[in-house]
Amino acid sequence: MVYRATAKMADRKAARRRKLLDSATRVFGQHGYHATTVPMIVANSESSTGSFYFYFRSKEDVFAAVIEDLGKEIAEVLTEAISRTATGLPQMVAAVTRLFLFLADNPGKARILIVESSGLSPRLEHMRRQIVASHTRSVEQALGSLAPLVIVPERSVAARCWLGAVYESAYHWLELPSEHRPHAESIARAVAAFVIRGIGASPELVTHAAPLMDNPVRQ
Amino acid sequence: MVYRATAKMADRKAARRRKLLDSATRVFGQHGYHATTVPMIVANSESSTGSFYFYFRSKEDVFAAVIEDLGKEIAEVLTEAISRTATGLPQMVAAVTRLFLFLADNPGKARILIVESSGLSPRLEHMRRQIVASHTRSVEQALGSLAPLVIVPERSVAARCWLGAVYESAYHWLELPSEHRPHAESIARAVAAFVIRGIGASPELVTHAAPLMDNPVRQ
Amino acid sequence: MVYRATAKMADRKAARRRKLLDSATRVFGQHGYHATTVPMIVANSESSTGSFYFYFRSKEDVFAAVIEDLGKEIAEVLTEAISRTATGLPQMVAAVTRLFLFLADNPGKARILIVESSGLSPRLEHMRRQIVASHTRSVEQALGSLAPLVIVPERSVAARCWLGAVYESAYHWLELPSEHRPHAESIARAVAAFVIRGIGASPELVTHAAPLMDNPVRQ
Amino acid sequence: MVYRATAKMADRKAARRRKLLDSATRVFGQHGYHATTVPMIVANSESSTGSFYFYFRSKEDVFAAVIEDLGKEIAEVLTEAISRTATGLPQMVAAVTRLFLFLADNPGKARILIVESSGLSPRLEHMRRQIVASHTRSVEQALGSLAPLVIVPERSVAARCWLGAVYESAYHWLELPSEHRPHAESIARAVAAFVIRGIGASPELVTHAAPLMDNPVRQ
DNA sequence: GATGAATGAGGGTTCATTCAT
DNA sequence: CATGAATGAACCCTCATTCAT
Repeated sequence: MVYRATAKMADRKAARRRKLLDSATRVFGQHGYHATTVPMIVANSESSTGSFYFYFRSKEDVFAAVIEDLGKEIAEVLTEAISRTATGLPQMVAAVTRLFLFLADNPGKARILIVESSGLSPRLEHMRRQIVASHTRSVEQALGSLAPLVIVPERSVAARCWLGAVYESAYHWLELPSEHRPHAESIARAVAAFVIRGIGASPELVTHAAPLMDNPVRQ
Repeated sequence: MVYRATAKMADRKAARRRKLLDSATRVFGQHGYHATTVPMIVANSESSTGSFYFYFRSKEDVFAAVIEDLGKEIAEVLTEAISRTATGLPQMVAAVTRLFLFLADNPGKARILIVESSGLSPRLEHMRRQIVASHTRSVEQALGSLAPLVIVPERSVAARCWLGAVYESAYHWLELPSEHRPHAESIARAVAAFVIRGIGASPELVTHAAPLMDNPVRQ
Repeated sequence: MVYRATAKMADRKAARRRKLLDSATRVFGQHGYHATTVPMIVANSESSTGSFYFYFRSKEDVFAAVIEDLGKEIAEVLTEAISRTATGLPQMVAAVTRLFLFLADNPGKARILIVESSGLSPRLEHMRRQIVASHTRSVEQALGSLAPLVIVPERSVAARCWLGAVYESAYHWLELPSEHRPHAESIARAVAAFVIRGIGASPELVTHAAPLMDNPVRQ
Repeated sequence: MVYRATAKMADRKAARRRKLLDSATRVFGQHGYHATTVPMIVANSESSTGSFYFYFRSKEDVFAAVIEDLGKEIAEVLTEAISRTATGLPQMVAAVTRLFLFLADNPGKARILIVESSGLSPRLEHMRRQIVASHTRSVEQALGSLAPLVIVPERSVAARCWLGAVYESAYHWLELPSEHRPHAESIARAVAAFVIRGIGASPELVTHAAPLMDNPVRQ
């Protein structure tokens, strides 16, 4: 029988890759980069070691793919949140809120983004930087577009502080034992207020225009 | 004749432990927890594997000691910076600035505190949390003492954002290739301005009373 | 095409496990538990450290497997020897003789059974006890079945003495430099005579019915 | 001050050696040769590693000393037991009983003699052989002196069986959880009966002349 | 393409022994 | 002589990666 690459096969390949990638995301998120082994990833994906190395060059390689994936997902989530909201400050608030809630709803992914992808190889370090950098750029642009309503001095530092505040708050929230956690929304609102003030605007101006609770899209 | 432990010997013990601990701090800071091996630590300390395990129960154990040490050091540094400054907002600024500069001056320690001590064993996780928590508490108290001049809503969240902003800014600054780095002081000032605004105060009020450059104590 | 595990592969797995197990038996028998290293076992089996740990959880684990194997082997040997012999005293004699000869012919296995598997972990200790206990039980039953021809008082103690006599005699015989060793058969016969008398019977009654030399099955 | 070796110092030296030796006996008996470390021995003897290596060349060396000591102790115990008893069979019984009871009363020493000193270095193996051999010789001589009352064929084999029966019985008795142990005396009597029959004599002849319970010297 | 057995370099840790004080 | 800190060889085990089937 002559071997012929069919579209069906390509689908199956994609599906298998996907399954491995999802499993990797799950396991990395739960155990961290170093504590997860290739067999662990494989065991959660109805596949085999051999297949794993067919679809990914190495363990580091999957992790890179996981991060890239995560970067895209977050970008989509943020885009979607922003697109529903009026331009300007309300968008900033929507973005903060949505990012916080996304992290709160996806502890594994939060962990991957915030702690696990640091301190690894230069390549992975770079990938993480890319994601964070793209977030930063978005925030910077948004800050720019606020003019002349609000003039943010030191935009890039402000953007960095913006992200740091959200990440640290989210990470801390996730560290709390679940029975002691306040509502994610209330924290998200407080963080948003902090960063809004941080860029020199007033949270009071925002809430009227776009109540924070307008974006409670929980997965 | 009965043997008697001399003070001199105790000193030597302490000195050797110190040497190992410093070496560990150095190597952990440079390579991260997982990439550093016990032989690497030993090689940097004119000692031997056996001695290492005489002074520390395990690799994890040294790391814990390193973190604890670091926690104390930062606490001292902050205390010292605060003690030179007038109460209230100026102290907040001094603390932000000093912490940022400390991290900027000690890349290895920054890395240990910010990224390397996350995602390890529960025990180490706990230790890191302790340090960060103690910083948070200090900030919270400081925020409390600002009343009635400034009333900070959601103090604990604000404190968390405060730290996140500083950590992320410092970590990013360190990630930059050194030839592209702005002056650490200028970033520190900008971060301070952000968090001061974040808690609802005005940076302009501060700088007159206590110019940021009053604390340029670089190691 | 879906992969299917073939019978051939299963065979290969079994064969490799066997090879490792045999090598382990050999090396443990020669050097004892503590003096044998995993690399030693591996070197004698055309395999690798990795494979070793694929088939066995730990060094202790192989040793357990070795003991278990040995237990089965001895049980088979004894069963076989007994099955060729008339019921009653002759079977007792056959058992003693066969066990002694087995130990004399397999110094390594004798050493493992008699001295090496004592004083190790509780788990291994237990395994050894199981084997010895099963031998003891067999002897006890045999002693019971002698009634009313011979009534053995204190059967369990007698069984224990029975085994002790055989083990010690065999171990001592093996300790002798090979040029000074009497024929194994003659010692076996003398030991049999001792234990037959020990249980209150007369060796003379036996030899006529079933001459000891009927079971000279040497490996 | 001129250094002068006084008798008092020699005493102290001897005492310290004794203390180390006793501690070693205790620890070896409890944990076995391989599981005991020099620090463990030292910790139980109010001494130090340095002193240990002053009095003994090596770990193996103490073990040898321990065995030697034990050999002497057992010899004394047996001599004492025999000396209280009438010549002939009663002495045999007394010896069996006393040895069994000694082992039952000193689990650590039993373990050292029976299991721990096998499978070690040739040197230690030899020392153990010496002890067992001396016991064997005693038994052999005793067996010889029974003539013409009892003629024991294969005296050396009989002696070996004699010891094997006692050792195995004692070891098994010690392995039993203490709440399931029969009285040591009753087992000792049964073992004695077995070996007396084993050498071709009748236990009934003995008990009248020298009841077993005449030697209940428990430590 | 899929499978999972096979590989071996490398890591953490122990402990008998030495030696400066 | 006593002390206990210092040494380093050696061992068990893990796991990323390869490759024969």
